[in-house]
Amino acid sequence: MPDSPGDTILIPTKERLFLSAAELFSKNGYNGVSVRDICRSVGIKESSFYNHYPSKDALLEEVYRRFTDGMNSNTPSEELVDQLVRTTDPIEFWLSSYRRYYKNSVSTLEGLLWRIISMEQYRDPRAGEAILKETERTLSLGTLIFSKMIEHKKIPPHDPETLAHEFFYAGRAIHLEYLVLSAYGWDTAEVEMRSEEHIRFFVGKIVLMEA
Amino acid sequence: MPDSPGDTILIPTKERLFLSAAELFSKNGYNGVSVRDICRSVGIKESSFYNHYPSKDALLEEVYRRFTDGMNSNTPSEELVDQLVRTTDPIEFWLSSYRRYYKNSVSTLEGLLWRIISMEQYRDPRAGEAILKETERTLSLGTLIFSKMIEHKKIPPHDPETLAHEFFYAGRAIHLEYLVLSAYGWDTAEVEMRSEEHIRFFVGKIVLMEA
DNA sequence: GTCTATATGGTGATAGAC
DNA sequence: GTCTATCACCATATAGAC
Repeated sequence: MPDSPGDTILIPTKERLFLSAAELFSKNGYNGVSVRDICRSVGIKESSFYNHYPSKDALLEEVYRRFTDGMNSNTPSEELVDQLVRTTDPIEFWLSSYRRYYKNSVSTLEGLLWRIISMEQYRDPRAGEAILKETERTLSLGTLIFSKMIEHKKIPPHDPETLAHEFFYAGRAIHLEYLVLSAYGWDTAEVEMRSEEHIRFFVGKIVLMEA
Repeated sequence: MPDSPGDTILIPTKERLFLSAAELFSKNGYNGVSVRDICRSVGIKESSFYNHYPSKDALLEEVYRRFTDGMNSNTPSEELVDQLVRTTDPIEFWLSSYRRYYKNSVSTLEGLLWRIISMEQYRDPRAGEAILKETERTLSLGTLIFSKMIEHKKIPPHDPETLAHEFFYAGRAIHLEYLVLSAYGWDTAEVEMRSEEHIRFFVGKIVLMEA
């Protein structure tokens, strides 16, 4: 009964190698992890590794690929954005988005991938490109959201792209600080507060602002 | 005449080792550079390295130390801030500060150190701490500057700490993007424009608004 | 402070038996 | 797909002559 529900799901060795590699890379950086380390944590010999991946670099390639794929598939449709914006208060909208984002960034595979890529972005152009692409994706999505907020008269009219830049670049920097703090189990309460203050200040000011 | 001006200045081997190490670390990361690499670029044998530093890690320690020392000594006095704020238009003040900052970040030793620490911040708590300390220093300085601007009626009254957070976190994220682009010689014109737009929008639209 | 020589162990990767 | 065995090289670091 290979497809019966309830069967033990065996994670294939290749996937376990990738997940262990991502975990280790995110803690020690790509160059701080050996193929030995990865195989030891999975429980196979190093020679077996090469039955699944042609090289250590192929793991990093897959980090970049999965990160980019994940980001693209996480982008909500214009219809969904429209509906969310129509039915939610702008401050509540951003507060709940950011809370979800913060939680995901330390509990999901994508959070791991983000941290790996952050570390490698200065020395590996593939990582640099992935980060830049993701930034543009975020800013585009933000531009769309602010457009919709203006369209539905949730906020007064302003250039939505400028609003997105202001809002997301600050949000990015605060989130990066959060990631460093969480990496060492340090207290994140203050930086989480700063993130919420950022939302309240920015959206609050915009709403008050005359065009 | 050992102290005569015009004498050829010999840079001591220890300093040449440190400068080469910083250069290489900033390109390939600490774990991507060997003591061999550093010694080759300086022109000595690896064994001689240990006459100057007890270990490879000691180089990284010095990166952190010089970074922290440099940041502390770069902090302007309250008097200087007061004078600059009194004699300069707020937008011009920030535009010229940022232009200098961007230029320094790709042409000075401190720029190198910043990039090294950025890379190591997720895996080495000493780097994480250095980054966090530097962020707090920047935000404190920003708070002081906005206080002075309010005091001298250059901008309307607002909570200066909130202004500093909003302004500097966004500035930080834009600058990080600039660093990635410059790392690979990619075009930085657009991100430089974004930095200036950030200043103009923030100071022009948000700060100059009535409280 | 430099060098040659060496210690000791880690590195990514391959050959070939089962 | 797994294993044992092995390769050629690289890593940090030390000993001791000059």
